[in-house]
Amino acid sequence: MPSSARKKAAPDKAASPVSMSDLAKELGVSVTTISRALSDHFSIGPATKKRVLQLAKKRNYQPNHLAAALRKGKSKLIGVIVPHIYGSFFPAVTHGIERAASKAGYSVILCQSHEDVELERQCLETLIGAQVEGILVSLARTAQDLRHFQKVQQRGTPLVFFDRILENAAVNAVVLDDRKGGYVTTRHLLEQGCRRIAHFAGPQQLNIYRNRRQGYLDALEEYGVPANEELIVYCDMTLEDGQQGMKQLLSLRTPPDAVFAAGDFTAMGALHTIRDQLLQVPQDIALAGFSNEAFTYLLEPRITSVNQKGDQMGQAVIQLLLDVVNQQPGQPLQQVVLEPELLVRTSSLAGREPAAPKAKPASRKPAAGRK
Amino acid sequence: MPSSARKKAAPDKAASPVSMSDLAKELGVSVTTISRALSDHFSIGPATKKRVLQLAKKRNYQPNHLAAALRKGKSKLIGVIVPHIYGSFFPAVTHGIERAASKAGYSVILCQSHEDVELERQCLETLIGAQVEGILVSLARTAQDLRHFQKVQQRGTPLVFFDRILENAAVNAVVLDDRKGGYVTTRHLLEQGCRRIAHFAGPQQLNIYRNRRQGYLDALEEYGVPANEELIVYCDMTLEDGQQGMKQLLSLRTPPDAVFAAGDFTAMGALHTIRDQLLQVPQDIALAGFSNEAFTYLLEPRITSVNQKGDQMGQAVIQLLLDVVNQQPGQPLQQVVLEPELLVRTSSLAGREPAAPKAKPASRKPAAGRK
DNA sequence: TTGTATGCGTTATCAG
DNA sequence: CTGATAACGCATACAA
Repeated sequence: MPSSARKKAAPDKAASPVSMSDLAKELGVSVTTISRALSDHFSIGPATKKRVLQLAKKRNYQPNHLAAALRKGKSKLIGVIVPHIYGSFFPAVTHGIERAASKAGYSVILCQSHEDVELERQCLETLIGAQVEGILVSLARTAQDLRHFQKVQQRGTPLVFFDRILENAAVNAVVLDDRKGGYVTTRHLLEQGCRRIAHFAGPQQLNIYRNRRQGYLDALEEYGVPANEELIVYCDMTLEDGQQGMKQLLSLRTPPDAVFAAGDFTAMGALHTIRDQLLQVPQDIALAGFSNEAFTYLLEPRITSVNQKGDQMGQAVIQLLLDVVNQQPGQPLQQVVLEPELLVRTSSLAGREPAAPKAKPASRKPAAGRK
Repeated sequence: MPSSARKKAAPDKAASPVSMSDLAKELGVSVTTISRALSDHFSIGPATKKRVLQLAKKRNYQPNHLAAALRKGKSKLIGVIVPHIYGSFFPAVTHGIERAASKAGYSVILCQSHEDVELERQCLETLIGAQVEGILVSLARTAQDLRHFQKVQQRGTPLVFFDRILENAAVNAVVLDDRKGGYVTTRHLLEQGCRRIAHFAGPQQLNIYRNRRQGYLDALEEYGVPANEELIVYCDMTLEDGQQGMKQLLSLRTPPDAVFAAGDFTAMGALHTIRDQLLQVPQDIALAGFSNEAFTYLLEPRITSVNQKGDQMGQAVIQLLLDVVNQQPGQPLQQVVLEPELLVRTSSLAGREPAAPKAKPASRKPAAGRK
C-alpha cells in the first residue's frame, strides 16, 4: 500500500489525530455542530451535515471513543478474562461471546489469567482501567476465593462468571451441568458392561471437576456399583498426570476395565500408558474423556468425550450480562445451567454385557438444577 | 464472597466510582496533592502521602485510566488482531505478546477477525477507539490489500504485522521463514528416499502458503526431482480438503510416495484417506505437516511437523513495536525473520534409500533473508 | 438550526 | 512542599 517510502517523500500527514475542534475551525462552525452532525442529530441542516461528513472523511477524522466514554460514562466495551485460550473450549466460548456482544453493539477485549490468580487480578485492573461496562470471568484454577473481585463489586461493574466458578458464591453465572456430564458418561460405560471404572478427577476446589466426579459417583450408585477411592486419581489433569496415574491403576491387583477422565488431555495420557502396556482400547479398557478436544476425534481410536457447547455458553453469558446491566440493582442472582452432550466414539464401545440399574432408574435426577 | 444479599442490607456502597476530587474533599487538600501522592511524586511530604494512600485504599479508589489516557495521550494499551485463536499457533503468539508487553508496562487487548476482512476493519475501529498505542496484526486469509489500514497509517499509530502479511507491502513485520520450513521438510522427505512428493498448498495470496510451496520447490530442484503440478493440490487447508485431495492423488496413475501438507489439519485429512485405502504411513506414503498442532504428537503415527515458534514470535513482535514507538518517524521499515524448526516424527520415517542432492548442495541459500 | 458554556477525571504548568 | 488553573476530546443543557 504505502510505496517504497524512500524517494516519494509525499507529506503523508504522518501523525497527530484530527479532533472535532480541528474540523470546526476548518469549517468555521462550532464544535457542537460537528458533534451533532457526526452523530446524525436531527437539529442539523442536511447541507451542513453533508459538509461536515465530507470534511471528516477527507481529514480522516477518527472519533476518540475514550473521550466520549469519559463524558458519557459508557465505553461500550465488555471485558473477558479466561484462564487460557488453548484447546477447543475457551476459544469457542469467546467466539460465542464476541458474536453476541457485537450484535448488541459492544466490543470485546480479552485477557488471559494463565491460571494465575495474581495475573487474574491484573487483568481485572486493566479492564477496570479501560472502563469496561461489564466483566465476564472464568476463574483461574488456583483461585480460592473472590476477594480480588470485591473492587469490581463495590464499583458496581456488572460481573458474570462462566464455566469455572466458586460454588456457594452468590454470583451471576453460566455453567455447564458438569455433574450430568459425568453421570451420562459413566452410565454409558456401565452400559457397555464395564464395572471397575476408574476416574481421573481434577482439582476439587474447582466446581467443574467436583461436579464431574459427583456425576461419576451418581451413576455408580444408580447401578449398584460400590464406589472405590482406590480407582479415583486426583491430579492436575495434564497429559503426564494421565500417563502416571494410569501406570498406578494398572498396577492394582484388579486393574480397571474402564477409565473416565475429567479432561481429554489426561484421557490421552492414560491411553498412552495403556498402549505401552500392550493393552487394547476399548477391548481391554474402555476410555472416555471430557471437552471434545480436536485430537479426540481425529485419530484412532476416536475418544468418547463430552461437548461443552462453548459457543452456546458464550452467547448465554452475554445474554445474562445484558440482563444484569438492564436490571435494577438488587435483582436476584441468576445461574444458568447448560446441558452437556455425550459424544460416543470407538474408545468406549467395549460391547460387553451391559450392567443394569439397581433400582428405579428413571427417577434419578442427577442434574444440578437452577438455583 | 458477598453474603446472601437478602437480609444483611449492609449499605454496601453499591455504585459510583470514587474520584480524586472525592478524596481531596475528604482530606481537605487539593486534587493536585492527591494526584501527586498517588503517583509517588517527590514533592509530597511523607505524612500527607501516607494519609492519601490510606484513604485511597479505604475508599477503594480506582484510577480512571481513561481520563489519564485522555490527558496524557497515552493509554499503555496494545491492540492485537488475529484471524482466530484455534489451534496451537495463535494462542502461543498471544502468550508471547502478553508476557513481553506486560514486562514493558503495557496491557494487551485481543480481537479476532475470524478470517473476515470486514470484521478485521471493525477490530481496527475498536482498537483505535480504545486509543491503543500500537497495533499488531496477523491478516485474515481473505485480505487482498491493506486499504483498511490507511487510517491507522495516517493516524500515526504504530503498526506491526506478524506471520501473515501481504508481501511487497512496505510494513514492519515479524515472520517465520516459511520458505525454509517448506524446504527442510521436503528435503527431509527426499532424504528418506521419497521421490514423488505431493504438496498440499494453501491460498497463494497468503505469504505463508506461497513461501512454503516455494521451499518445497527449492528442495525438489536441489535434488534434481522435477516439479510436477499434478502433485500439487491447491486448497483452503481444511481437514476435508486433505481427505478430498488425497483421494485425487491416490487415483493418479503413479500415486505419490510422500505428502507434505502446508498445514496439520490437511495432513490429518490426508492421513484419514490413506488409511481408508488400507495404505500404511510411513511405509507406503510418508507424511509431514506444518504447525505442530497438539494432535500431531499425541497419537500414532506421530506426524512430522514444523514448529512455528509462536511464543518467540510474540516476543519479537513486541520488541519490534517498542522499537518503532521509540524511533523517529521515517525510520526504515524492518522485517524480522524467525527460523522454523523441523520436528521429525514417525509419520515420515520411510527409511528408504535416500536421494542425493543434484549439485553443490551446501551453497543453497533458500532463506528469505532480511529486507 | 446553530452556538456557548460546562463538566467527565486526570495531569502539567505555573505560582505561592 | 502545596494549590489553583487550564487542558485533553467530546456531549449536553441551555441560550440565541
